[in-house]
Amino acid sequence: MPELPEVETTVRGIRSFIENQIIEKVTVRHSKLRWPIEKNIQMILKNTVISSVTRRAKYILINTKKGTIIIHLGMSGSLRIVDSNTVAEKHDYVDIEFSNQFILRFRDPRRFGAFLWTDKPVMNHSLLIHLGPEPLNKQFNAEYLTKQAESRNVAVKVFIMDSKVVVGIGNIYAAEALFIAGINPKRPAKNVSKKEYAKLVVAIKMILRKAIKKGGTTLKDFVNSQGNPGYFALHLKVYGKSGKPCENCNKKLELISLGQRSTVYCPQCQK
DNA sequence: CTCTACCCCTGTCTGC
DNA sequence: TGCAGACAGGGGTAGA
Repeated sequence: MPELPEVETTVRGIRSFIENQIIEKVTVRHSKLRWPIEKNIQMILKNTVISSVTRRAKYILINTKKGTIIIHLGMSGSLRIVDSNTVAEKHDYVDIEFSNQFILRFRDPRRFGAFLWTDKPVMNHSLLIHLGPEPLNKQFNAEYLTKQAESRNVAVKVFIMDSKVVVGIGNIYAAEALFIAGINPKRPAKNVSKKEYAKLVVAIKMILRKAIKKGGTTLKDFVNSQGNPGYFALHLKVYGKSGKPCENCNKKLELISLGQRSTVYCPQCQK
């Protein structure tokens, strides 16, 4: 499941291969993703130059003069740079072939991802316009979170996973950050103090930076990369470890469900 | 506005 | 060992 660090790693990995390159050919092998892929995408993109590759939340934005390709990796998607000899496999749904002979290949076995086109200012797109701040920006801080939480009764974990509040905090990092900050994920968001939010903000930024740094170590081999180690390279303290002893206090980690998402926490350390 | 339930899909895991 | 069924998971959306 690509989380923000994996998406950022992907952006950094593909950027140098495709920026300023001309699209020669687009192949769509399966257009039914989260939303259908634009039917004329081949025609629209042919001979178009990539001006930049950026990211907003977990959306990868491939910008051109004519418009922007918006890609979301969903939970099983990946984007890789391959050469023209690399045979497409079962779930490789889109290829963008460039004049430098490299191919940007989109794979998404579970098809929760998206591959969209817009010719309007991309930040006004309905998927992006209501998004909250990036977690690594300065505007994401304790004051902001406390203010946002004022009228919110939802569990604090659900709250920080709400993309209108802050983007890019997936299930894994939400659980990990709450553990590090010592906050019980079930608590109503409005009852968490500013002091506690300050701790949470630090934890979120720390864990995301750390994960991006780890992801970055694979950049050099991105062309041949067979997958994304991403958070697998991180030492996870609670996610996927229910029933195991807490590494702080040895008490059994508990598994609960919040907002239809599995949530692991330590009932002793997280108050 | 806030919140919950549901849906899209398939690889992996569990139980028989 | 094989098969069926349960489950996970991002995030948009309908409806309460």
